[in-house]
Amino acid sequence: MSDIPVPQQNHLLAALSWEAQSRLAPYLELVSLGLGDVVYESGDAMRHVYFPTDSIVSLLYVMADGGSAEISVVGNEGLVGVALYLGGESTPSRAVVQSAGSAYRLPRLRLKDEFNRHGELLLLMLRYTQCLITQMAQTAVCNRHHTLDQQLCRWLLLSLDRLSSNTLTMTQELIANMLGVRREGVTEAAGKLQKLGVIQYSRGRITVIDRPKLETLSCECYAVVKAETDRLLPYPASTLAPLPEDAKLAELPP
Amino acid sequence: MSDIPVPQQNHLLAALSWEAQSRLAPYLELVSLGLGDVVYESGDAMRHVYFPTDSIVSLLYVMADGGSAEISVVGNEGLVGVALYLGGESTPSRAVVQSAGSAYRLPRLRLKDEFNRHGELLLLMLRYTQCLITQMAQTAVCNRHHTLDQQLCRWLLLSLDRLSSNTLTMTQELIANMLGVRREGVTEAAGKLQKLGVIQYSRGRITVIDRPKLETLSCECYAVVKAETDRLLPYPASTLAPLPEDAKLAELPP
DNA sequence: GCTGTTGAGTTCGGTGCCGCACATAACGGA
DNA sequence: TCCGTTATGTGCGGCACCGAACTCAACAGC
Repeated sequence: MSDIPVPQQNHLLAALSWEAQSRLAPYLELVSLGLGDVVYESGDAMRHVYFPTDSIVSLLYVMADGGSAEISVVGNEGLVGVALYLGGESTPSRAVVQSAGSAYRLPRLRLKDEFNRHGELLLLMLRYTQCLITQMAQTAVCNRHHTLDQQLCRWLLLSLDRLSSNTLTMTQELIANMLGVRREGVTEAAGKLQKLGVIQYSRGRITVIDRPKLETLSCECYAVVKAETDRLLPYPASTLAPLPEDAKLAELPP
Repeated sequence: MSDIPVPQQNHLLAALSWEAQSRLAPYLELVSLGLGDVVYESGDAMRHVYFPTDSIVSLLYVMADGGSAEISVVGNEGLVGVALYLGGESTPSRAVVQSAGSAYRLPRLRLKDEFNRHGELLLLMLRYTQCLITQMAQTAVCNRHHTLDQQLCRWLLLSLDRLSSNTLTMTQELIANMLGVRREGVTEAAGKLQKLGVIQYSRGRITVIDRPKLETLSCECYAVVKAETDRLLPYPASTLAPLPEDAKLAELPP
């Protein structure tokens, strides 16, 4: 946390070859992201992709009536701004800093340059895109089927995985906005977790005490997302390891 | 419907240049998809990407307890099997045929060939991926905030957009599985729509009578997905038109 | 025409979350 | 030290949806 940030704290950047890293290095700009900062607004043309190091960014959809729901969460395992290389340039969602920290950002045109080389970064970004898709799918499932208590556990675990500490600075009000529920609902769910000795919080400071228990209390959604992320983007990664299936399937007739 | 299928019924294939189309044509295999067929199972290595012509395929997540929820729906505007080019080879979800019909499929290795050319098909597929992401995000939002009545409207509209007729063959039981709700809930919501003269159904046959009204009854989620699809994948498309932002942003300093 | 099956409609108690209106508690600046 | 602000706790009526157990109606096969 107190270390000077380096690009390699981001798992995607870290997985690049030395050549690719040094090619990008001159264009990576370190930026500081404060809690609540809007990295990009719904519908805005993006100018950079962001590679968080120790920050967490939430992708949030805000409805016409002001209600909101978190679509997915991005930390040092990923990047913010997939629309830039997917071709849309913007998205209907907003990216909000959920936990203050740093990120490296790369200008849109530099990204396209690297993208056009059709190299490692492209493959990494695409794999990450699939992780993101999995997370979003699971969010949809979770919103449909699981209780607020379970969802809070999932959410805490996802956040925890993206931090180097076990304390998150986050009011219940903000969590409620992310989960798209009432603040009082979070109060109640968090109260239960506190009583169980799983977490401990006070005025916007939540400390996770018993992580294993948190995992048992969570729904399967967390595990699904975690498993898929580990499968697609193992870290530390020896550059970009091929998936087991790659070898197997390459032997099939064309 | 009674016409002989051609690849161009799929919007992605139709948007390709003549060169790309003829390069792919020899490898496109026409397959027939029956209601309920599983195109691929959760975790299975995929062997083909599918380009539906007049069929509809639902991406469904099935939970450990057997409960399910639809993540997104794919018709002739898209393709089934994004994991093949995103690099994951498989996904934690299942693809089920929601409306019988045809699709063209392309073997995995041929897709990679075309992908490696870094040509139109890649760009198209990526844009489609963003549409898919938008749809999944909106599903998550909808599951959180909107009533079953609204969700049914959204679902009917999404299905309708992918059909050439205004009648869908679909029992309430199946719709319930897709939406991840009880069958009785669908009965009630559908009953209301019937009373309002918006739809008319009997034993697995739903006819939409008043589409405009259906749109007003739906939540904003449908419109968001529709707008994003139209923006990213206009159809009929003159190959792949650049987005308005492309021109604007290209003038920015690197 | 009879019968089994499948799709749709109905009822009823239960519950998880909402909306609202508060009460309390910690902290931070003047 | 006081006071406004921000964060959290509580209580209550309401509603959407659930789970389960049915009935009713249409159709398909024999």
